[in-house]
Amino acid sequence: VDVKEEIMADAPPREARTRNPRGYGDRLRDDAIAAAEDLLSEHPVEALSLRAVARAAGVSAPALYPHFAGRRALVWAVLEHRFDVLTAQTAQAAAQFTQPRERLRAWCLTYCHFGLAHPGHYRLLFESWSAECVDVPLTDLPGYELRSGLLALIAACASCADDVEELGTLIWAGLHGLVSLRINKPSFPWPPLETLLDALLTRMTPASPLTT
Amino acid sequence: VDVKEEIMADAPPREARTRNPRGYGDRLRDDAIAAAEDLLSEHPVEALSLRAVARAAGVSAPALYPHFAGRRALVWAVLEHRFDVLTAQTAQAAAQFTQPRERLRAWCLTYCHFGLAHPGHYRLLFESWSAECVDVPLTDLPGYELRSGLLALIAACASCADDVEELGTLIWAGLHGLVSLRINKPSFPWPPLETLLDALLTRMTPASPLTT
DNA sequence: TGTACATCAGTGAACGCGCGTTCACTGATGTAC
DNA sequence: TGTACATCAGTGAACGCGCGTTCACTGATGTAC
Repeated sequence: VDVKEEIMADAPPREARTRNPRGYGDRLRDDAIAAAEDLLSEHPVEALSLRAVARAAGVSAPALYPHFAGRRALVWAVLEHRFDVLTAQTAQAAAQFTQPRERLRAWCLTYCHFGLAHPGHYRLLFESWSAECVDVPLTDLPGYELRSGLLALIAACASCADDVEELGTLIWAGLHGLVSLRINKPSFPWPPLETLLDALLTRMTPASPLTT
Repeated sequence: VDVKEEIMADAPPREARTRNPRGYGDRLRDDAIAAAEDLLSEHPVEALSLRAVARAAGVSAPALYPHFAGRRALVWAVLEHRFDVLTAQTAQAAAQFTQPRERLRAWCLTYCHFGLAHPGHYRLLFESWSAECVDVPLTDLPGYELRSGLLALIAACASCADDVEELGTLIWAGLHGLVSLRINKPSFPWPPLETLLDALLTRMTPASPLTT
């Protein structure tokens, strides 16, 4: 609820950074994104200041401007990077199985684990105002590829009678609800995640029971 | 993603406020909460400053201190009030029916409508860091009464084989997912809410089909 | 091989801003005598 | 009935802070001649 709980300015002065060699200035861009992701583990995105990222990267604030047009652009770059990572992780998890139902389960489990392991990142990806996306075409939305991956796996599990868009929305909503509520209401007595996930998938696609 | 999009300081000077008569100073407390709820419709809670609330209430910032210990206390008061409103609205909606399944459906529909009608409030209630609740006993958590109301309705619909806690979590997660994703990813092509809600309830409690 | 110069990867100071919070105060209103 | 006084519901100025962003700069490094 409160932003200023822990001041982000309290970071250590950071060990002396050696400036990048000539021609490798772009490395700072990746360093800044990594530093921002570190900070996001502890603080909500609204508290992610450009100055704090610069501090964490061991650099002065104006040094970021050649790499990011401003604070918005920095946050956007972080968001895109985390979506790429999550998309890759879930796809890789699914790829380790061949049976459709196992593939779907692996995807969902990895999605949930990502959220619970990195609540700050999850909140950035799925719980931040996205008013800035209004005029982006659907396929360019951050998260579009992730959603497509899930829908494809669901389609492979669904019976003919199912509306895949509807079923996909329900399952995604279920996953998101499980992760988001757990993150945001940690004090409630939540049953184990895997139990809930299996119950969710069983009830959502009863045609193919969840067995190996 | 970005906080400072619209500066909250842009509010009009507000019409001249007549000071409360002697003995009615407490009215300012309610006025401040109402003003804060207004502002939350447009801005995330992190951007809700005590000064902005004071401006919106037509009062100087220090005038709020006799009523709230500080910014945190003000936000907390708003949160409790909105939980009270949502709890009352959902309970009232359920009370208009007698059949358990209809009562559950009315409750869920009202929950979702609340979230979609007041995304800023919904985000405050269900998507804000709640680290400050860690040492509060379960039954004192804001939202505990709300959750109990839902669980009671679900228990009335569940078959003997169901684990009500588990089923309640799945349904709450489903509702929260539907609302939260829609709020946070408004550009995606979401099917109509009622369709999804009915599909969710049908799949979650298949024993009692959804009819009048 | 030596040197002038362009470029690169940054720095440090400064700007104006809104913030939370404190302090001493003010002016209207009710009450005691 | 008149007046001194306490109380109430606030105000206005001030503090120090971190913020996003700009500007002119610096010092190392590679390159042209």
